[in-house]
Amino acid sequence: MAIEHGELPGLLDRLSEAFGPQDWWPAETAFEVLVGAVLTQNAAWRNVEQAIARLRARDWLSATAIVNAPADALRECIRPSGYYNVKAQRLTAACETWLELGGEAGLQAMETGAAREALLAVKGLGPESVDDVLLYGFNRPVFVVDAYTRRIFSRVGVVPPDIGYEPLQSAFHAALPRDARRFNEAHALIVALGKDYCRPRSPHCEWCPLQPACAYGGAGVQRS
DNA sequence: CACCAGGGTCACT
DNA sequence: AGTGACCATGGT
Repeated sequence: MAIEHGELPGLLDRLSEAFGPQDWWPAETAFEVLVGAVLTQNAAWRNVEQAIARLRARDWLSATAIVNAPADALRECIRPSGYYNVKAQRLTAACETWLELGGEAGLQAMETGAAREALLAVKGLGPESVDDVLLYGFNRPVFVVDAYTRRIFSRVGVVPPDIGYEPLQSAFHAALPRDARRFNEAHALIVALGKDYCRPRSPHCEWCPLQPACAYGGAGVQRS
């Protein structure tokens, strides 16, 4: 489907005016972005914060600490973030690859495309998790697509609701300057809108900054 | 109570 | 290539 590229910058500008600077990702290091990206898979960030705090309390916020941690203790530690059995395995696998690639310095030295492929090869790291690491951990100009992005922009009407990850990402890459700083802010703003306004059951379309451009609330559909 | 949350894998057609 | 089951906790 043809995507209305021209609308995207203006829509993002409106979110910026409405919500102000977001200053993402809530993490101190690139490695913490990796941990958060795995733990936040289909989980509320609130729960992820608990899990990360528990890892920090044990001094396990490093790749070597996690690969050396007893499996059962690691599972218990990240329990609040949900899916703790699979996420413990995914974290361990990610840390093994992280170390094989030379840690943060090793990844920093890699080309973005090569780093993306290497991280995608890890079982449990899909495109969104990997792009979180690349954009927020390593400041690479890669647009992060998530469920909020798809829901918001399909409601606006610029993309189909079942568009895949890469096609949706390509739409943003084509519509915006390839600037990591801007991509960072844009995705954070999308999350801010998705969390508080553009919800499945309670779309507060009346107060959405994308009105009246959004076809969803703008058409009078699903008013609450 | 059912539904949702900053996904991803696997086993089937 | 597409579809559905599965993973599991905490908040509303």
